[in-house]
Amino acid sequence: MVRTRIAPSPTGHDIHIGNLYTALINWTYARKHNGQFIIRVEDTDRERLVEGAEARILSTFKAFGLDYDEGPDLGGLYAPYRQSDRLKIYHKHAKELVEKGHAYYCFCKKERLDEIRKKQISEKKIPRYDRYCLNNIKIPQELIDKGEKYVIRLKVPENRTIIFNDVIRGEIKFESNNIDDQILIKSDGYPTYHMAVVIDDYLMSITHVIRAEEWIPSTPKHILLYEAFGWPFPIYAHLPILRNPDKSKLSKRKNPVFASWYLEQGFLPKAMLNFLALMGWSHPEQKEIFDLNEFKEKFELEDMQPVGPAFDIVKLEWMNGEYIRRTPNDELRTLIYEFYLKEYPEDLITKTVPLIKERIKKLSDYLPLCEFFFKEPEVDLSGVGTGRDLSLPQKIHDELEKIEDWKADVIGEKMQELAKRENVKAGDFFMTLRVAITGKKISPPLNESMEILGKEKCLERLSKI
RNA sequence: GCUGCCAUCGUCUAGUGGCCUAGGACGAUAGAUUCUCAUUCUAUAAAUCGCGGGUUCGAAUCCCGCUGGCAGCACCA
Repeated sequence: MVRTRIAPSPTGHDIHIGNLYTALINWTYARKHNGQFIIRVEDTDRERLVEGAEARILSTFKAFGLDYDEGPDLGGLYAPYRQSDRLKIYHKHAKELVEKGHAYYCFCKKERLDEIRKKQISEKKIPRYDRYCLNNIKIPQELIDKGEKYVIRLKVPENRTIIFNDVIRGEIKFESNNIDDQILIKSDGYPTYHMAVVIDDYLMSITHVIRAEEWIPSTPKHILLYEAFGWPFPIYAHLPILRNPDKSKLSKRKNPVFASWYLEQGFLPKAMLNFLALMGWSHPEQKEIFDLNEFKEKFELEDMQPVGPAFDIVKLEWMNGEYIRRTPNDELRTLIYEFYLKEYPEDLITKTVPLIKERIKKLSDYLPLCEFFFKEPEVDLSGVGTGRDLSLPQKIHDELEKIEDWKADVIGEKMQELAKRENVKAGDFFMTLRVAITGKKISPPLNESMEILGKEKCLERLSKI
């Protein structure tokens, strides 16, 4: 039974796009193998905790359609799924480690730690704790009873090569002598990531740890913990990290990183996921557009590339446009209606959808193109088409007024005739008309737009010039 | 600095020893369609496969070195 997990920490406003990417791969792998995908909230950093973040993260997952089998709001066989609710479990295991001699109490103050670290760096050594407390404090319980603050550290064995296999990268080796005695339990009583992740992954029967590449250097610490507990290792796969265009790790300074930002811009969840699927992986038939179901069928972890791909929002926009064009009209209508919080009349949106479907790349492109349907535009004819010659709009007005059958093709015919009669180039003629009606030089097809707008409004706009 | 990961068009990638004078997609450029903008279609440019050595009849593909990029080095995850 395959069980994968995503472990977001509620320290930001929402999930990071890189986290969404990791979630997608975890979800896909679990679903592909008829396994389970779970969400575990890693909220052990009490200082950076952001109020409401957990709820936003969960709702974003839902918005993207990555359903999970167990989680803080769903519960499950291995509950609780929030690490702050599992403190007793970590303490019990930490104590076990101390008793077995794999961990020890440390009472050192931050100032002293900073000092030795500084010294080691200046000596070009790897910064490591010097084991002062391990060597000098024989009966830690006395200090604890006195109310001294302490942490619990992992006692990293000396002179050992730690080897683990990564599905994407193969064998990876680390020397234990380069590994610091990692803090397992912080002085506030909360576990560090390293402690909590190992215990929870084991207790929750996680079979595959699929996470970002930045975790590779801490994996040997986790391996050591599994060994200390006498537990079997999970299968590891470290995903490439998404990069900014300049190749640095994707960051909010250089790129929008919150998944919800993309939703707010009118990117479609399905397009986002499709795009993300193409990061570090490619469809065996070189297809670019495919749905989650197909991804699930064709995806293999082994096929992932280890290179960190740049997140190219231009290609994302293209893909989103493809998805919009493939969306049935009534569905697209609802998407737009809801995107603008039901502010604009639904029936009017319905009529405009066929006109703009091939012209928008994301939902937020809709309003700039169609605003003139909903409110009076500001018209400035200077430098446009036939320019400030006001006789033309008047003539157009009079011609339109005669039309009984207010249909796009009839309007088009009459306007072509008028342009010919007036000896005005079609381009200039229609540009004048376009700006008069829409207020913009770029618009949906004119005749159809005028039909939708209605005779009365068109005449009104022309006469106002 | 140390430790580790990585290295094919600007970007995402195909490629797992001969089918590669390196293929596709985005983007770019040009053209066709068109009353604007898009869509659609066609074409073009774009990688001496980071560099240098090997191995081999033969290397983008295997090995070594170098260089470069990135990540990690917290009582953050």
